[in-house]
Amino acid sequence: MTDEPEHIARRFLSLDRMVHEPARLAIMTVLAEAEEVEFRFLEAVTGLTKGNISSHAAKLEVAGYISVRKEFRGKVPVTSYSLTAHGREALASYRANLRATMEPG
Amino acid sequence: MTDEPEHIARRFLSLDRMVHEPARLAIMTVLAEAEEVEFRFLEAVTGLTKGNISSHAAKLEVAGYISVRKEFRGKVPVTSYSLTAHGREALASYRANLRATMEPG
DNA sequence: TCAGACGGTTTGCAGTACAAACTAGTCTGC
DNA sequence: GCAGACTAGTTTGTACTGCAAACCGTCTGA
Repeated sequence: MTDEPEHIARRFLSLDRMVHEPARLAIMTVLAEAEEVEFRFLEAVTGLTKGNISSHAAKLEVAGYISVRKEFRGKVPVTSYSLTAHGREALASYRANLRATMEPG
Repeated sequence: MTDEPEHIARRFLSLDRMVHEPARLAIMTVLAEAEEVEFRFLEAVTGLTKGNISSHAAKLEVAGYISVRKEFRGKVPVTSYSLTAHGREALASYRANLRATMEPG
């Protein structure tokens, strides 16, 4: 096992699991297209349940990939999310990695 | 919730989880390049442990995505895997789906 | 004969995604 | 002013899953 061939297949194994999860990929993709996005908008656009958005967003926040802003609009609470620089980078390199596996086909 | 916009993000949510798992993606990718592949070869090429290859292959077999052939070469058992037509199709449509999400970037 | 290698499989555990249930507060009708 | 419905999310419970360590049967070499 000294000098194994560098096969494309190995790239898959080093994909960032935080990004790889479809629900989070959906969320991050939406966030990548806008400066800031509200909870309700994410809900409508992705079709995810509130629970899923909430818990995935929490993980993305812990990972430092998104930032969360909570404010009151009039009397109602509104939660907004945005990608951090770190998150934007993570998404970009995830995509680059994935693209690399698809080059020839 | 009558007529939500069809956002790209939703595509991620319909990705085939059987294929989406990195270890299986690695395995299927290798299988896609050859008619038939032996256990040991998969092990060397992907870097996965025997346990992982064994259990992921079992799932892929149940899903009908690969077929498993066991034979004796002399006295030693050899397990070989190959993609089924169904598996090849699944991989192709997975890739097509994913590619669709990356079009603009 | 018996220690170790070979070729895999099974098991145990730790982590995860998911939706249902819940919380906290606002608005509406009466 | 109070019951009930709605809004905006969070927490909880469960069922699943990926992972590597432990295991199994067989073979080989000393």
